[in-house]
Amino acid sequence: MSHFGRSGPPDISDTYSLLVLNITFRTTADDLFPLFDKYGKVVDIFIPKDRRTGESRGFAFVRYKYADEAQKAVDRLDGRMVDGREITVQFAKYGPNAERIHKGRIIETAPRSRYRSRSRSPSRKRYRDDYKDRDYRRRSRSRSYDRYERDRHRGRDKDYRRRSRSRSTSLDYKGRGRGRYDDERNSRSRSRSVDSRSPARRSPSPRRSRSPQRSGSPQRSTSPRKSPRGESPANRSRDGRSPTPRSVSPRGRPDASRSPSPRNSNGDE
DNA sequence: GTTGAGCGTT
Repeated sequence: MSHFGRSGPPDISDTYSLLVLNITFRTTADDLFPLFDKYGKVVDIFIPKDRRTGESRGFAFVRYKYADEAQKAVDRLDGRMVDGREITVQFAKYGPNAERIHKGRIIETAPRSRYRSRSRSPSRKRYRDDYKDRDYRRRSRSRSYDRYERDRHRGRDKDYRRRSRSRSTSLDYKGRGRGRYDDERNSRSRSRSVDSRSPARRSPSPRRSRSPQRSGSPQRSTSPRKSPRGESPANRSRDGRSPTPRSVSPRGRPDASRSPSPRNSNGDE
């Protein structure tokens, strides 16, 4: 999958994981490898992906063999422009080998003068065991649900993700997640209901149904060039092309929506 | 064709 050739975590012995944030959703492990491998021995790169869509989640885990090389990669690659976005490289906190980072004292290895305090934990060594009780278990679950919900209502409310953590467990992502698949899968069984409501929600005038033109073509009654500023090119093209809009069918099934076949529609019903 | 806080897999 997103590995170099293995199915699971290769060998987390004496390895140090880095968390790479803010990468593009199109960036793959192969794209990050040459970047990180230049600063040390990269053992593995893993990019978590969405369970449903399989798309990248926007961050990756780069596993180094040595701590000093990992730290060097953080210094060199943190803030680097990758695929048009500035990535954020930091040590993984909640990973399976988070303890190893402590043993290696990576944090203290390079107290370099990095004024990027945006992703630095000065004294994180004390919370070695806290990462489990704090967010680890909740996060691994809530965060996933958050994403699932956010993908549907994306862009509607930015603050929505903050408060959704509390109630996210109440929702079942399987029901919602597979819902879209069920629509496509059972579309033939539900073709009647789908076709009947599809044109209504796709068309800007649901009640008018497929009668956008009031009475006659306005283009014919009024001069099209009368508009001083080019009223709207889209308007002319819409009315000018065909007074009767093309089939309002959402997909390639125009027959089902406007002219229901006796055998098809009745058969499903 | 989409978005942008965050922490991981057979």
